[in-house]
Amino acid sequence: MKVKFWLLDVSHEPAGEASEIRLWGVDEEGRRILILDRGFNPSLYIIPSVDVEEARRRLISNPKLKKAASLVEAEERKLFGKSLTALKVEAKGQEAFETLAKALPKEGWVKEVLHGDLRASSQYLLSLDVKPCGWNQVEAREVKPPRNVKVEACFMAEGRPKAVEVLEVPSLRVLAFSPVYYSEIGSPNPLRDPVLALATVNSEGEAKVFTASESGDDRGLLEAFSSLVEAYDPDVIVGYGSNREDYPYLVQRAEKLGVRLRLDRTGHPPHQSLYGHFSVVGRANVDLLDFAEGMPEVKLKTLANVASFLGVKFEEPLEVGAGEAKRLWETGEGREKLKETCLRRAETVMGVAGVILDFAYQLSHLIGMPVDQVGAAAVGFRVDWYLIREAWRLGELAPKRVEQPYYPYKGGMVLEPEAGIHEKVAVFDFSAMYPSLMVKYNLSPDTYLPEGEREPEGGVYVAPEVGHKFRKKPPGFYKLVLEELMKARKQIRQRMKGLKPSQPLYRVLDARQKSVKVITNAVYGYSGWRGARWFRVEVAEAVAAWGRKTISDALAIAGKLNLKVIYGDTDSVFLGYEPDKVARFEAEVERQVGLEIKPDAIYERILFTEAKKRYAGLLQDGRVEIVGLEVARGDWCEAAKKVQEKVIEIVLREGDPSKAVEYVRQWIKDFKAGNFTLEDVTVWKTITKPIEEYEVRAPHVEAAKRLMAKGWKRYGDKVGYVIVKGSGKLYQRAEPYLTVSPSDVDIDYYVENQVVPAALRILQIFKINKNQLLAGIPPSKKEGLLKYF
DNA sequence: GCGACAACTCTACCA
DNA sequence: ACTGGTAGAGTTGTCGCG
Repeated sequence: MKVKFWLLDVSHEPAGEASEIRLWGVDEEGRRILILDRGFNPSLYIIPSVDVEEARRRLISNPKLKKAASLVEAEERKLFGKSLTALKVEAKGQEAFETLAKALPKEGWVKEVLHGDLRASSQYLLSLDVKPCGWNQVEAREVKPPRNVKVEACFMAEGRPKAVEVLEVPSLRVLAFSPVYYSEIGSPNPLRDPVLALATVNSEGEAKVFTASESGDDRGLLEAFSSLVEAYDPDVIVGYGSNREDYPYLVQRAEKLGVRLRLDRTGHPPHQSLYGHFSVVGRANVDLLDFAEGMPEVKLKTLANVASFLGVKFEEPLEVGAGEAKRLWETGEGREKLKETCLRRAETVMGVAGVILDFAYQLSHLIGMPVDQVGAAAVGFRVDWYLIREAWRLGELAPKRVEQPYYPYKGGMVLEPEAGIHEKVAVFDFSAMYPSLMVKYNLSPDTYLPEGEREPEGGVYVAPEVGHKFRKKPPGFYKLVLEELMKARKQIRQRMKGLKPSQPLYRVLDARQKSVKVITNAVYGYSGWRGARWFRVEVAEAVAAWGRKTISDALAIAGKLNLKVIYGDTDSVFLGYEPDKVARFEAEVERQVGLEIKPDAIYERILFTEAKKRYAGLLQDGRVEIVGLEVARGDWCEAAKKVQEKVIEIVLREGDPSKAVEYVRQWIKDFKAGNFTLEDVTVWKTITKPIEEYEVRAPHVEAAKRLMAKGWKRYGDKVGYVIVKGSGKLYQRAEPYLTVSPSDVDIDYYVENQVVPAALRILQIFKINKNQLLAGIPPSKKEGLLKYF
């Protein structure tokens, strides 16, 4: 019989030669099903240094290799666009595959081994062009499910599955969860501290909160959570920070307590897998924090901030602070509060999931990577995997990842801005400049013509400045891929035009076009990334060079039309707005440069400092846009940002700097009078590496060290610190946020080094200096000194 | 030994 | 753990002074 299913997850049972691919999905009737496919074996491709037939004989004559191989045959393939005959070796199961992948590169007759780093389940999806989060069809017969496997129906594949183009996403069961841990000091430790509460919310809106016993025994909680997961049987489990925080904790905790955490569809706990994510067999584990990383607008990635940004409604608080959990747990009233917060968190996680999951499914489908991996995979690996799949369709083998030397190259062009205030400025953008250049000049690793090589018949494109050459024909890999992506995005957006945003299909399409855009925009960066399989720095270098040429040409055209140039960065130009010249400018650029340029925004008024990449402007619709300045940054305290924002607003809307000066003075007075919260003076900075690797004693590093002394760990997190009164270097006075009380705050530091500089950044344009901002404000007494005398 | 200044480290932004 | 270009704060090193 034919079974049609939406693929949720794929796993691999490496049972020797009887290895089995397991496809977990939802069928058309909405049943949760499992399809078993036996007899698929992972393969390797050998590029021999001898004749293929000779290579084949050599392999077969080696008993160890012969034993591991189930099939050896010559296959016509391409590598970097070059046709070649490879020797395909199918392994007898996973172990044999690993043996071959290890032994073959050492053979003298082997030049290169490819696909040795692609796991069996990946190869399966790849070779069949079957994609997760999409519909597929397979000829299969119903069988009894394997032991311990919980599904509504199980099938044995009798053919191989094939993708079916259907867009709809079936109705899935989603379960959001959020735990709260006990902790006395610092971070909770799973070997010591119990899980105090764990809340869940499902797609139907049913909520539950489990708690540890009176004495703090959380065995029952873990057991109850497992039972709930089994009973509800979700397809998707969502959490916030679950990959880096909750799963490691829950798994360790359960192990320590001897409780079996039965979260997956085989009754087992989650296990760590690719890209550091946790795999829950048969379900998709989606950590929304992974997706929040792709929202640069949200600086501090708390659940509350992300939910607010996405327009998800919730009530505060959503956090139980590390030390607070203990305190709350001790009283009946506190315990209720703790449970409420925990539940609110789970509800908010569900709310956020409602916004993000569509995108996650579509990204997974586009890239062909299971949805639980795609979130955790960095951009480079997403592109990598997308390209591997595209390559396969074109008969191309996936090159190996090879260690590459560092080779810096010149990037985009940034103009010196005309400092000051300008009225009526139009910003023009080249649409998708880098991808378009890659298509236009056929820039790709496989079209690159190394220096000294003879030029082909069809001719070459020569990159300006850098001189790299690329064959005009045939179309290169990147060109094919990018054309496909850009065409797809256009089609999707075309289809959306006939739909209302409220329609489910609109949401699916919108999510899809967004994921297409993400990949399209990442290909240039990928091409110059040393970890890329299709790495070729000359490609990236040529793209950037052509980009500089393109924008220079556009600027020259603007000059000819007597348009005033205010600023420009990489693919955008800021020009004095002259409505009657816009059409001519656009047309002339398109004619001479061959790329499309479009007006992106018109500013009524815009201000630039001397600095590049920093400006603020008032748009025609009345919105104020702030770019690059402190307001846009996450590493300045709120106080400085608020003041700067207000200064910008006054200057742009009212055009009155003296009013802004007055505002700042008043603000400082209030501030000195103690009118602020700790949040206003906290500076957040990321710990980007293990603490011992730091070469300097920076404030945020020292604050992090103080936290670590209390059991806080993990880099990659943001540390909030406050500068407190006292003497010595700044780093000696940087105290972790939450360990500080407002009376400790070194107000002078914040005035001198945060608020005034941020305000002055704007007001210096009007020749306003520090003294004018501080005039009439007496310097506060040096308390530190007074104490000693 | 001191202070001015340059060099370096670090982070986060723009495109 | 996609690229280069850029600003800015803060720490550390260096150099000339006398």
